[in-house]
Amino acid sequence: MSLTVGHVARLAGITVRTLHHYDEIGLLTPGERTHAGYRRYTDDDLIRLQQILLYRELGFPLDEIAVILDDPATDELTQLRRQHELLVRKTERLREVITAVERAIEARTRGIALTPAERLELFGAFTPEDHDAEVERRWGGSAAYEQSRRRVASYTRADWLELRAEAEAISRGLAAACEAGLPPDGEHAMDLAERHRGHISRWFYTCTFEIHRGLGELYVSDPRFTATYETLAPGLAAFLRSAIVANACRSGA
Amino acid sequence: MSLTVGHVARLAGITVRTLHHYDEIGLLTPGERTHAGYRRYTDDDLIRLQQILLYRELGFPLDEIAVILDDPATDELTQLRRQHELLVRKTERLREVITAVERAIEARTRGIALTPAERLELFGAFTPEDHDAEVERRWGGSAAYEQSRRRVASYTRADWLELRAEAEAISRGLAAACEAGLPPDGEHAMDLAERHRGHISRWFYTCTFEIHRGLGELYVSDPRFTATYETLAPGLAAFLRSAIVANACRSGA
DNA sequence: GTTGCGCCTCACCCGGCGTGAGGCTTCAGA
DNA sequence: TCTGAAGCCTCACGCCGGGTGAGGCGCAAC
Repeated sequence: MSLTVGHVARLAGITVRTLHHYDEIGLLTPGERTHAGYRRYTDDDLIRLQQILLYRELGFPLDEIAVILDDPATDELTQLRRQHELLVRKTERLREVITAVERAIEARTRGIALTPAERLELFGAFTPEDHDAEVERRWGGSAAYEQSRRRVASYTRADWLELRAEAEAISRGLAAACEAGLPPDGEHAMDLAERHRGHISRWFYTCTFEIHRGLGELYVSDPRFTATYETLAPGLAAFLRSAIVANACRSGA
Repeated sequence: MSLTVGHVARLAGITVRTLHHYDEIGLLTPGERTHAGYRRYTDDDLIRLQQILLYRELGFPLDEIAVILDDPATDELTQLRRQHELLVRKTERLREVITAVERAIEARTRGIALTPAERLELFGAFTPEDHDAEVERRWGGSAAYEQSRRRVASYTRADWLELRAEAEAISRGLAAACEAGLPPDGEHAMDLAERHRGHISRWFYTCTFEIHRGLGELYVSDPRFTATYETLAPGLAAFLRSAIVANACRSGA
């Protein structure tokens, strides 16, 4: 039940030449040859080929793949586990690139230009440490959330009306500033951002500058929030985020 | 404000030689040279470089990248969209490979052996139809969010305006029904809830009745959402939740 | 003014195949 | 039984995307 080069090549989606090459460099030597010299690949060869192709897809050079596969200390299951981990890491890296592109698109559609250097950094460099920070920011705020729930539960209708009026005033101010083309890091926008922060602190939970910045990120990254702001004025979500950042910087945070 | 080769190389995480190479083959010619012959890269050059690196990461040969980037019919935004789509496809492919490896691991740990040919097919060939269903089941929770991000990333300003108009119409209808004292489980309210669900499905992600009910809960439990609705009409958050529940029941879900 | 670093242009080299050339095997069909 | 088309074999050269010097100039600082 052994297969010829052509069969294997079609099965694996590679060329015959590639199999020849792997044979030449000793990476994958077919288990048998016919008396006429034809290569015949056994089941074990196919397994090895699959491993090779996976590591290749992951970017390993062929000689390293040979070392990895010929390590007598690791069996097939270990290989699979290692491959799995590498694959997962690769998807994570890809996700980073995707979000970078998404940000670039968002920035573009809303007319905010990143500096070219910023974009290169976004894409090229690795920033492993900001990842943890982001997760923290995202799920670490559960205390604030609890606080918020408790307070909100006791609000009367009058409270809601007051809250609503205040929120609307701030939103209107922001929308107006945004549509007027004011800079998000200008005095006025920063003041509005600070009012926004105060509003949250007063009505919901203690909103530190850090939490506030997290909210800003959320407004542009989570479409449900983005939509809320974009319906008030196009580009408002990003405008608000920038204003929040500028305001936090101004306060030395 | 132009940069030298060394600076650019460090920024982008590539070597000087690579930049020389790109200059040689005409893929990226620095905007200026000093009188001594030093390359000086402008902001535009950096933007182009970022695009180049993205396409390179996606596996395009350099000459094709040149063709893509020099196509006068496509602007930067179009490029970004195309890159985005390619990246998404690549992650999808990667995910397939991961599940294939996972299956191989499962089979191994349970002592069931796939035939080598099966494994090669799993890895190499395409199996599109079982893909969707299984991925759904597996990553179901975040799938909606992913979908949403993907779609939102490609929205134009006009899209946002349309979305906004639609959302406002629904909100106004809900607020009016609420203030008029209509029952949230009445025909009218249920119809509005259904329009709400359709709105989300159309613009963000496929919103099943179950997901919709989850959103309803969110609107009354998360103050950030509650506030949004309460500002439209007092009691609206709870009204909407009830309407959503009633609508889901009506549909037999 | 010289020291050190960064830049320049050749020019050769390497990995991972693609792409013939020239010749043998295999197998289906006439 | 013969024949032609695939498919296989072994050289052997070529291409892409750079790596890696060699040999020399430019420039800023001490």
